[in-house]
Amino acid sequence: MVRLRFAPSPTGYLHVGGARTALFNWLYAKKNNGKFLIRIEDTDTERSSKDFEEIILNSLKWLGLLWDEGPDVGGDFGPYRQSERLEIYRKYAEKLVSEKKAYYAIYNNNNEEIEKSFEKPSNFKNKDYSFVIKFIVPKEGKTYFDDLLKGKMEFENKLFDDFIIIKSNGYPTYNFAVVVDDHLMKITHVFRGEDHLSNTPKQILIYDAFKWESPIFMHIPLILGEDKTPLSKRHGGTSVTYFQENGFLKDALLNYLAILGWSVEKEVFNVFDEIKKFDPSKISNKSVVFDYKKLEWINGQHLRTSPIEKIEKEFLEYLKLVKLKIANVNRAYFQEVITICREKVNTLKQLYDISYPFFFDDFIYEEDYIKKFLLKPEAETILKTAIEKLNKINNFTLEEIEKNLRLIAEELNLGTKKVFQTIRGAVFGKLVTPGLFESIKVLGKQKTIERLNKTLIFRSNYEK
RNA sequence: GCCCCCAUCGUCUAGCGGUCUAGGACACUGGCCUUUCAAGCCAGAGGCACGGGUUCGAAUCCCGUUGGGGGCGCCA
Repeated sequence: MVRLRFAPSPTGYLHVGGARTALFNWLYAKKNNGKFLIRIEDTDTERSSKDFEEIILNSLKWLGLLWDEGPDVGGDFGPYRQSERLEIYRKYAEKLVSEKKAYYAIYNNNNEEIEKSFEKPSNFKNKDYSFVIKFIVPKEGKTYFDDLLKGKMEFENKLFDDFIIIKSNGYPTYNFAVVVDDHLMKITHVFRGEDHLSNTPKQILIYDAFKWESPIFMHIPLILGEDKTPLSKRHGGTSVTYFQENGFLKDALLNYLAILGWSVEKEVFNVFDEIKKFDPSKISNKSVVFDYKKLEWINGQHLRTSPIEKIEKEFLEYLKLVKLKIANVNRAYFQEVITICREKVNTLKQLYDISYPFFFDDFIYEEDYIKKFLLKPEAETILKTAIEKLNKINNFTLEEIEKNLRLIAEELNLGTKKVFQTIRGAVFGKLVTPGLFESIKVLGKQKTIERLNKTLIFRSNYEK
């Protein structure tokens, strides 16, 4: 059975690069009916925090990349937080010392290594000294491994110095902890960022020292910003939280992250449907530039083609997350609004903006509308005629609405653009809305007329 | 400085020695549609980093150069 893990260190939000790494691990585990687990690498006592751990886990949950084992759900190979596994690392490190594959290195206060020993330095308890455990790197030979993406890799051992595996505070270093954990947790495949590529030989050396079999490695190229430097806040939002708060759909983010470096026949898809087609070796072996525009396009595709119930649910979750409220409307109305509005926008944030006048009467009239349409002399007649005509419609259907509004233009001998824009702005306050007839139908006869009247009053007051 | 990875339109990619006058997607430009803005449809512009080889033939293989990225922590 295949077992993969995502091992974030809780020192910040979940970066899209991390999300992509998690996705590939998750995808491969699911494809092979294996297990996907989360391990928290919080051995950096200075920077790690429980808050970040929670945020990262929440981001992962939001994306739907759920795990079989982890710090919150437990599992047979726990604990899943490195800070809770200190005894384990110490034990294994001491085993290496007893086999003369590692040694204690004693430091003075100037941080100079003053002594090496295979005995635990019990007589150095005083404050002027500290000690660590260092792994002994063979001075000759080469270390090899086969990377799923990079192919055969080899590194000269002499390139590496003996390195610390247990810090003076008793915590393990990254390179040591991963090896011990991945082995103990029976990890079969390690998919991680390319920034770990040159760490791998050191880890292989540790696997060898323990005579453990190493997992299969794959190093995924990094995500860059448009200027080819590593994607950072300078380029825009980089955390999953950011995209969540800016109205992106989880499926769209996952979709984009998946095709970023992974080519498929049709670009727009739901990763949950394409698990079986995932092939890690097909991932591009080249660092990629994060394209916000394309993400937004993909988001728009998902927004428009997903079942309305799904969009409804995510829209509601989004509004709650960003603490926006909408008027208390019935569900059918809510769905109708989303249905006509989503045709026009790409994100939930934009969906909120465009649908606002469907939920609230307190919208303000756009400057452009007032200037270009409302204040024109014909406006009053147009609006009055509209009220009159709409009032007479008994069966408030799309056809009837369209017929009557077109009649206004005809009777007043005005262009449809002028007439429709004047009405559009009067009813919704803005010049860009979904189709006028649909919008009015959804809003309803009463409300529409109410607003037309209100606009008329606004207009006369505006003129003073 | 040393080690490692990478190199096709602006961006993401297809391409695995002849089918490439290099295909697609986003973005861009123009057109159609049209009540606004999108969407949709049609069209267009735009690329094999450079230099050597190998070969009858190279985007595809090899070498070098250049460029970009990563690593060389008691960070992960």
